[in-house]
Amino acid sequence: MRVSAKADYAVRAAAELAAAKEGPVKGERLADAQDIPLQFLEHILLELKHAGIVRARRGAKGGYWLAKPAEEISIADVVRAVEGPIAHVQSAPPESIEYRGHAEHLQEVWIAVRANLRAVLEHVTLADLVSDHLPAIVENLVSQPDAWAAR
Amino acid sequence: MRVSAKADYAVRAAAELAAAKEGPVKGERLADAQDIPLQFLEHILLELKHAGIVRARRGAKGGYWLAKPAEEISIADVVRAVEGPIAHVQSAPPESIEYRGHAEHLQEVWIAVRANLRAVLEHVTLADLVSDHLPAIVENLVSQPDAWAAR
DNA sequence: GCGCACCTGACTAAGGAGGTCAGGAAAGTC
DNA sequence: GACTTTCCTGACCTCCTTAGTCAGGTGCGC
Repeated sequence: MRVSAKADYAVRAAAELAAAKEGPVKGERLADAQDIPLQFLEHILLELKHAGIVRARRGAKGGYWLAKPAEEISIADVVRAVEGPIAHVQSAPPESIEYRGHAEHLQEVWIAVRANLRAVLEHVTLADLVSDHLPAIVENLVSQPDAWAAR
Repeated sequence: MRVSAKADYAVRAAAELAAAKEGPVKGERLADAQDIPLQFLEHILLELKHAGIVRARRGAKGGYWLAKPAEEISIADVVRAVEGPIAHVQSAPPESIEYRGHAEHLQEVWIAVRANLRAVLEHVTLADLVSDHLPAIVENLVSQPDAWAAR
């Protein structure tokens, strides 16, 4: 139930790309802006490229840019590109698991967990992230002081 | 963003304990009922005991039982006992992370993710799990066909 | 054709996941 | 008091993932 450094880096780099309106941005600038080891970031950007989220050009004046408008890329897209499916249980999707005995209803719980994860990750786009206005669902959740409490 | 085998096992074993109304249940019975390797399960039960979720007695007629009423133990309690804090980013709690540049609002997104995870995991108790009636929040999420779609 | 910047595979060190093995220590039974 | 039962605990093991680094290859623009 944790977010890896890779996923965090990927989203942060994507956010920088979403904010950069002028032409390709080189890896080094992304790495500097977000304090990410350059060589590691390049591997991540390659995965984002293979997933169709980012495009790139080499050489002088080269760099990376988003393959689609930032409004059409959700954080879930970025996370899935580098981490694979969200909310798997024992490396299997929750809808494919069969529980026995008194754990029978556990499947529904994991399905609900995934649905609630998606409710946030699929509705926040890169455009939202770099604007000053996150979607209402996030604002609501964040405005409850309880959400900020460690536990 | 995945649930480990250990956490899944822990919840399943706890569900069996919640359902068993008569005295201590031995590890072997839990392992059989839920198809969990016995020796691995014993380590997990030990962790649950250290976390104060389960109690145990050795010897003939020994076994495990819940330390508190099943209504007072949430799935989050069980998961945290074996996996540690829920929804950490890069091994740190989201409220302690500082983001720079255009990723500034990412913190709020992770906070919202955690809040939504908690909304499910902290509200489903072991008593709910073994009954035929999960809390309304779960029922609502599960009733949307979209929640069952792979992605 | 030269440099720039991305592209790619190989490698590594540390740690976690998912167990197994062997024995010790308490609780009950005869 | 011996014996059985069951939990308790540490050590160990294999495989995989995480979070990187290194070294070179490849295409692009000038």
